[in-house]
Amino acid sequence: MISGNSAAPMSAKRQRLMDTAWRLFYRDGYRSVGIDTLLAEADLAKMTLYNHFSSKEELIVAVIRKRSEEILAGLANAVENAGRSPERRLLAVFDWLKVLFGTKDFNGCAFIRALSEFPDPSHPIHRAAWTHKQSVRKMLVGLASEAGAKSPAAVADALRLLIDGALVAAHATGSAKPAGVARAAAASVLAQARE
Amino acid sequence: MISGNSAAPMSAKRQRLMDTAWRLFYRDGYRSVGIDTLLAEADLAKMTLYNHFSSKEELIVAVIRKRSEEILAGLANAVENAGRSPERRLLAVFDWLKVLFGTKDFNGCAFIRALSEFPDPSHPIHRAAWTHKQSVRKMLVGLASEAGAKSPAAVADALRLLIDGALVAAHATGSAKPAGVARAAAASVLAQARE
DNA sequence: ATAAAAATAGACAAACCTGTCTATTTTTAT
DNA sequence: ATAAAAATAGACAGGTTTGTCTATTTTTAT
Repeated sequence: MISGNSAAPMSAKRQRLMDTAWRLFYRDGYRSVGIDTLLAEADLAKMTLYNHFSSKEELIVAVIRKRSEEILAGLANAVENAGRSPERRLLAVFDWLKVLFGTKDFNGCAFIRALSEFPDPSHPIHRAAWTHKQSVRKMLVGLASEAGAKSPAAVADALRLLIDGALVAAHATGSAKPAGVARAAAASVLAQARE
Repeated sequence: MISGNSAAPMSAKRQRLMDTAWRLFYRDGYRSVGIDTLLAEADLAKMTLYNHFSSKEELIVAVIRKRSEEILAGLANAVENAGRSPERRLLAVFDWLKVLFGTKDFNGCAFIRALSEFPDPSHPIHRAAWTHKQSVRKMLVGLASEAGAKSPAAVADALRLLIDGALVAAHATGSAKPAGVARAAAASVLAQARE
């Protein structure tokens, strides 16, 4: 029984396969990690992979979609816990970023890295990664709207640039500082967008 | 005669090798392009590559450094032609970005893509790409300083986030719009940094 | 307990990868 | 014109890659 949809419960083996795939792909890169390495690490047989996914590419897409759900849930949770002030709720995104950057296994943005490793925009993996960025944008539009921005879409676009830029900078520097930089710039952008 | 330094004149073969390498790496990815493909496309023999570079990795580093010089020169030129107003000179960076995004071969930021494909910060290719980003930052600090920012370094950091974010967004959307978004946000950031 | 489904090890194919080596030819400099 | 340097084709080694196939065993559901 190959359950494709993310809502369905996952078998233990499938779970372990995806967890290991995520860990290795995120650490070393999607192309860099071969399925033999992956399966040895997960202690699974090759056919277990190919019974659940028709190709490595499909596995990568599944891993990206799963990670996207986790990120969006974490983000929504951070906003929720930020209180009622719309500005604070919006800026909570950047506080959440700072925590992410401080994680010991932080290794850049899995989605930007997927866009980079599969630069062709029509590639399924590229598209899956971009879909995530679009979901984040949707959330940002909502937050900007609540915060009273004149053009929530424009603010959301600007915030996304700051977020992606911070992700790149934090990856290359290994520092959490870019989160603070982005937060301050976001506050500037928001201030200007309200007057 | 293996001339390593970038100032030395390049032989025609070496030139063609690096040009082809740049074109294919940028189009399809560093890992994705094999040296056999590359040499066939450049119509060069294998030993020509290995007489000039000790490995594919070294070739990639050379290509990245060369591209960095081109980008920095283009950027400096754009700033130069922007007139004498410090604010205009700073924002010229974003106008230059818009032109870059409109290029028909634009395929994202070669440096961000290198950081992504070689995520280990100690990897020579990762470092070469990051060095470029640091050079851009240096230029931004100068521009922010001229523009009267209270903390030029902080402004430069913020601008770099906008630039890198715009590069990612332009790659994934195939649109030049992110340049305008970044430009507007940069103006906001600069305005706040002067009062 | 029994039948169906899932997972196993391991061989295998066919292609690809980087880098080395050799023997020959072409180019460059004097 | 001659000697030195550079580039050539092509074979080669030793890995790696994704994906298929088979025959056996384990797990799950009824």
